[in-house]
Amino acid sequence: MFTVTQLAKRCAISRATVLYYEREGLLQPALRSDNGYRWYGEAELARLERILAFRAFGLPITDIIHLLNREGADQPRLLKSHFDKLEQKIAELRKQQKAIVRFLQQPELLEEKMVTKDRWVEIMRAAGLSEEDMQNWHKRFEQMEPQGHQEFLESLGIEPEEIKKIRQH
Amino acid sequence: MFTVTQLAKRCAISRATVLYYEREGLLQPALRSDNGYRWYGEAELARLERILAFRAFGLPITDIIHLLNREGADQPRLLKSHFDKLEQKIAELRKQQKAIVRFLQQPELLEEKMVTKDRWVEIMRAAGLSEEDMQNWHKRFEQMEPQGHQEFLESLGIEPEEIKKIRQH
DNA sequence: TTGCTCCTCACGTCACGTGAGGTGGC
DNA sequence: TTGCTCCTCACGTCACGTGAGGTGGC
Repeated sequence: MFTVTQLAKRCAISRATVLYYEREGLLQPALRSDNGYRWYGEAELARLERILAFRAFGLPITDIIHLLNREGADQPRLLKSHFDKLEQKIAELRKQQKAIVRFLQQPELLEEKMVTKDRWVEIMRAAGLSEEDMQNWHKRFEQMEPQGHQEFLESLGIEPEEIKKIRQH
Repeated sequence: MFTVTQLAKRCAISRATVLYYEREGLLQPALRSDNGYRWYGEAELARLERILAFRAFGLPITDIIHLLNREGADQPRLLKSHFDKLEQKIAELRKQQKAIVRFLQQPELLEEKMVTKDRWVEIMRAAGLSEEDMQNWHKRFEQMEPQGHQEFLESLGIEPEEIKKIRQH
């Protein structure tokens, strides 16, 4: 049996977090001794570990309560929906980053770790592709994966207008 | 001159937000009439627009106060540092997404909107590249932009071990 | 009087962190 | 008595949203 602090240390979280989960109805101690001390056993430890695993997905507490109570078949659905929410948040943060870059007029920030358009062209040339080969390649890419083509061009940091031109080609 | 609600509507934000900025010391009304009504002029409108521009970067209020008071030369520094914080948050969210994918054992989630390895190979083939051309292309990519090559292969959803093989080739 | 806008508190959010003030066992 | 752990409130965080209860001008 462990006390709150012992349990918290085992899971590398704070005592406050364990108490918070208790208030939220996620995790109750196995028993309370006469002096009011909380005592946890292996079952509670296992439950806390499950909770923390879900938290590592970024799931809100209310969702976790849901998942722990009725292990519904809707678990995958809930997780997928959460996955999409994460995608949205990421898109929002990327938007903020782009706004900063535009403001500072420093596209280097974004390109820093990226392969840029010029670099890509150099690589393709070094691999033996001619100007015509590359045009043909874009054509195929556009035909077979239009959305993927768009994202690929964006990833090279190419301006929207130029992307349009390349795709219409 | 506008009232709070009018000013808020002009900037497509809520009255509550304007009042919050006032409490935080970001934006004071030009004057208050006898009945206590707030009145804002063009100067306040312009200031609010600047505030909202900074907010679009995801900057916390305290940073914005800083930026509006002393237009320090450290403005770019602050923005770059914020840019990095955004990068960190994004990395965290990506980690959460990956954890969900592992849990569900459904790599399709990540690949869903992505061009996958197989698809990429098809495109390259359709563009007329032979097996040998592609190997040569990887070689050049690896030589010229090793980091970019790694990220590109990751973006195709290829497993770490296979990435190693391709890069060592 | 009815409607509309304005005002000022004050509480809620989300997942905890951080004391303050007090108790119990060695 | 001193140290250490435990306990229970209760307030703070961040950027607002949402009433509640009241006033002023048409």
